[in-house]
Amino acid sequence: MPAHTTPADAAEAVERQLALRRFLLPDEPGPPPGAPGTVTGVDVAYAEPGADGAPGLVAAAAVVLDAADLTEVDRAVAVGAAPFPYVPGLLAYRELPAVLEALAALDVPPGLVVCDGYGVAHPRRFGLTCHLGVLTGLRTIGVAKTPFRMADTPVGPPQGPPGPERGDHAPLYAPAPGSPGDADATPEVVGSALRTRRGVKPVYVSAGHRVGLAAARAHTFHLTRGFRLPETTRRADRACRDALARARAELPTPRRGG
DNA sequence: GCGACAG
DNA sequence: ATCTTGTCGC
Repeated sequence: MPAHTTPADAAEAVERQLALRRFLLPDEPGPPPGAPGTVTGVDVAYAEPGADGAPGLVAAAAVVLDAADLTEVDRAVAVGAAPFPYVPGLLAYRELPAVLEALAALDVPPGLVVCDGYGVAHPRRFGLTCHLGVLTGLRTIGVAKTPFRMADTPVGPPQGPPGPERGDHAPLYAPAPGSPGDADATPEVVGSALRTRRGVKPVYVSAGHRVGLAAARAHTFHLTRGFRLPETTRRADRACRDALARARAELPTPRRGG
């Protein structure tokens, strides 16, 4: 049984985010990048509802790597009907049920969880990365592939993109909470645009549960050796796509009249 | 009122 | 996210 249920609508989903975020824990010293332990990537793949009546599906994967050498230690997947529509800012309700199921099926402790999406760089400072952390108690960081309107809008000092070299990064600002439209409010840094490969588009890193921005960035840097995205994310992405493909193969097109 | 908007 | 052809580079 899931420790939570799906909200009836967007308004209820937002209320729940505001209630849950009180439990978000701040940065704490954890194993540094590469230290003995595990690091887990989670990701989700979708199948649109078929015009023939096939249900919308969501497939999640959790892939555990040895934090020291990034070799795979364990993995699990979960497939189910999409429980919530895609609404920017409310992704957690669409993706987390399946992710929680996959994480629960692992045989080893996940360690640090690397999410595909945002953490505190979110309209209400509670992206799916924070949500997952609060629900599970695990340390989480968010690494997104594209900018989020609320996250990268330079509200304060003009802010350009990060430098061209691997490791270069630039702050992601968000309006200070509680003062919408207040030009005097000091924008706060909610994440980093991090260049993980020379001359390649940056990724967007933000803190989740029990991990600060600096540590989130350090871990992301460590996990991106030869590619733009963390090895955890790449593995999880492949795994959930495969799981989705297998699920579709077993659920043929429904036949009329039976 | 319209646009923008993680995955 | 997913749908898709061709193309550039190691």
